[in-house]
Amino acid sequence: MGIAYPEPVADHVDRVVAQWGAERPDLDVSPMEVFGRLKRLYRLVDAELNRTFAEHGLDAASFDVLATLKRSGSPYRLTPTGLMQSSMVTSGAITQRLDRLEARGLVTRTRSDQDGRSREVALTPEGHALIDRALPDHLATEHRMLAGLDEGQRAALVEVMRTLLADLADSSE
Amino acid sequence: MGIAYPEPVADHVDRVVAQWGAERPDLDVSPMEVFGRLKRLYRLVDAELNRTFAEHGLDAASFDVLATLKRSGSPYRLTPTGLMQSSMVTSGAITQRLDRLEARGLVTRTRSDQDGRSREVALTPEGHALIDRALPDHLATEHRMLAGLDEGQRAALVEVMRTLLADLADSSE
DNA sequence: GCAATGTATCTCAGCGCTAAGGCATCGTTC
DNA sequence: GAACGATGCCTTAGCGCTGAGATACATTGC
Repeated sequence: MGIAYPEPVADHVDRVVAQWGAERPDLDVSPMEVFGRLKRLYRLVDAELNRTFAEHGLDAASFDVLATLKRSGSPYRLTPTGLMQSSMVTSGAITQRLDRLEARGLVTRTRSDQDGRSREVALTPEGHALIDRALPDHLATEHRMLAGLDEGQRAALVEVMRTLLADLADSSE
Repeated sequence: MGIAYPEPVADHVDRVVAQWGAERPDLDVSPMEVFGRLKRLYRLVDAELNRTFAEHGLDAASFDVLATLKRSGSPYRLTPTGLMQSSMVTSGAITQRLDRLEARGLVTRTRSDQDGRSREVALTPEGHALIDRALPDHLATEHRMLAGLDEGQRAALVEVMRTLLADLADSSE
């Protein structure tokens, strides 16, 4: 630390913590300073990102699949299991996401040659075109949301979240 | 900042960013360092908190309502609109949450004397007992998840999230 | 060669939420 | 005091996800 930031304005979480302090002064509710803000931040960010996705006829789930295929690089093919591990959702959710994307002609599903149980999910030309259009807008939205942070704040945020993720065994996959 | 943290282990988000760097070196994907981790952190935390809630026969939505009523202090009464504003969900969601809690005898809903449109939601003795049992366990889970952070990291995390929330107009409610 | 176990994907009922709209009541204006 | 927009809550169709389980194929050990 060592840097004195301006006196912060009381936010929703400050009020929650103050209420608990009055009602249950015996409890240490300080972790709520972290988790309360994490939850609200996630919800606000999620809503904002969804606005950009919607402009391209997408939602977060569809964007997630298309972007995962795109960034995997040539030949832009992954298995449903690979997509599942990247997305932190269940296999049933991936099946349904792929059903929707396949119906729109954005991905194809073919049987794997090497393993009859497995499928290969690939971006179609339409899928490529859509993610190429949506990605720059998505990044612009993300840049805009971070505009109020200086480089030090942003780096600090990333490093603390990295530590927390490692603690919570995110590294196990 | 000025504090040199240990060399970080590459996590999922590092791999995502590296993939984009190879596939689309023309784009600045650095905001994903923040938002990718925010999303994964939220999901991992949410799953962990839900385990504690489940031990008490609750889920996050029910806990949220009971805790909001509890921390509001005596007489432990709020309107559905008050609960809605605190929770960042729609009025329909609050109605359904209250339906479930009322059916379990954890809250009551009565008509307001002052305003015939409004209802007063109150904790029953069973509701009080349940939130009093669940809250210490919930806080213990939250403390445990933060155990890997030192005081400076924790304070930095809180202050940066506070700034971001203010930017995203969280202060507007 | 075959049984037993493991793996990859899909199926489906059920859940909680949203979005849109309905209904009753309130507050204001004339 | 009647009309009318605003407010508070509820209703409902539809959505995406989970959890449990089914199915098909692969691998292992004998």
